[in-house]
Amino acid sequence: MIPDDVVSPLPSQRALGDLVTDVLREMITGGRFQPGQHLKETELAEALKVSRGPIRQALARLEEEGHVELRRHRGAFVSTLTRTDVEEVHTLRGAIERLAAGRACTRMQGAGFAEMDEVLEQMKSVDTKIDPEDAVRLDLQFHDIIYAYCDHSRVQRVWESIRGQVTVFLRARNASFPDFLEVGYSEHKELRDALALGDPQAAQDGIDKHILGAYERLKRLNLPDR
Amino acid sequence: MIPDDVVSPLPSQRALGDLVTDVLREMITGGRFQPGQHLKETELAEALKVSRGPIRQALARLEEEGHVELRRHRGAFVSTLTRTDVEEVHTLRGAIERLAAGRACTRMQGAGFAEMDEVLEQMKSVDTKIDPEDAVRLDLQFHDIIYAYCDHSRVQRVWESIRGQVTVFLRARNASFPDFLEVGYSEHKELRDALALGDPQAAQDGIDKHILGAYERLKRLNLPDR
DNA sequence: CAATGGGTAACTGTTTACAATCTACAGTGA
DNA sequence: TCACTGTAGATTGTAAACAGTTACCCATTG
Repeated sequence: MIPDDVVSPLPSQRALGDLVTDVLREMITGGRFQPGQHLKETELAEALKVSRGPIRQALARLEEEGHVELRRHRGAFVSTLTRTDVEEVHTLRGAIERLAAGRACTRMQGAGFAEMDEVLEQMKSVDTKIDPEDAVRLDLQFHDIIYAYCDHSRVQRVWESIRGQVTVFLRARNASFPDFLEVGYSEHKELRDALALGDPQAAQDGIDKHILGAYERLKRLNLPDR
Repeated sequence: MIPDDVVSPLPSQRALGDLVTDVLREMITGGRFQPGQHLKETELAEALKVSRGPIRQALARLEEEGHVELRRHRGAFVSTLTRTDVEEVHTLRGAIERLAAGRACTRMQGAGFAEMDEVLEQMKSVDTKIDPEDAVRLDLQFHDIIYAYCDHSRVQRVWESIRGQVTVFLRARNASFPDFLEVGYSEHKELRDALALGDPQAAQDGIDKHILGAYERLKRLNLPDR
């Protein structure tokens, strides 16, 4: 058995289309493209040094995730975030995370809570550093744990399909309400304790409260109606 | 302005890939392919007289809907329905339909309930004819109305992604429990009345009860664990 | 000046063909 | 029997070309 350290990682065992999807998603959520911008397959293919096939695959996925809008014979356009999107993402997320938490709270055992506590520790220390991007990363990491332990492939998939947009919201929130960095820890700690009761009902109530709070804050953002 | 009634619909402005998706989905859920069967892109392309492009697009979608399993460099395999699948689909459906019903009950107004009553009328008369396929169609139609009126594109999309598998379950249920055809009407009538109260909480409770009942029945089916 | 209609350019949708890559499986040898 | 090797078959990735459509410009018309 050869240790992992000495083997140089192979070019990529993932499908090219998946890689392209990740790259484009990051470029969109990272603000490298303007909302409404026309993404042309040929240009993207040239820029990323791949053919149009993987590009089309990626754009189809990004459309499912709501990052681009596909218009027949017109192409892909970067989505504009509307008030409706914020509402839909939050209500849907509330519905599935409620389910996820109810299942996860009885499956996380020690290991899951250990992972959570590690994230919480970092959240506490972030208060002093105040790097918004770290706050976003930790927030997502915390919730990823819930989805990982809920043991439900379909719920996980739905989460992945809205995760990118949630990321955008979190960034927008941090940009508009920098004071949130301070309450991030306490809110998540509260949710962790609710899960730790091991009672699905308590876990679900905890999620309802948590997601609702996030939504209420975000609603104060100034977004176009459509 | 020319009214919609007089214009004949154009040949088909849908993408070929979408058509292929529908055809393949129907073939799989209709039992034309054996579970576990290896679907080869080239064969499908030849059979449907299209190129591999649309086939790949269709297989990617069907994988998201859980009808086929895609193994890298191996191809597509028709999914085998397991006990886990039944559980996942029902719990996820419960979560989103709960949300959908809470929203729909205040948005359906007269028109929505009129549509529902029409479906209910047909359900009542099905009792005498006993065509299982009609029962499946009406059951789906009833719930489609809830999703249509919930005014939530993302929830609708999730529903579409599991709708095919729900169809499979309904068919299996009717095959194993033909007596269900008789209680179908009353259960849906009960749900309709809960929605008619216009109270989101009551609507959600109605859904919980309805979906749970469906799940309990289906669990009695003899399915492989995985 | 607004509305109509032709024409064009650009892009996507689809097909075809080929190269690269990977998996499974049978065969080989110890 | 076990591990390794090689090959066949299949899929993925790439490339090029054509067809269909859309948007836009612009001259024409009333």
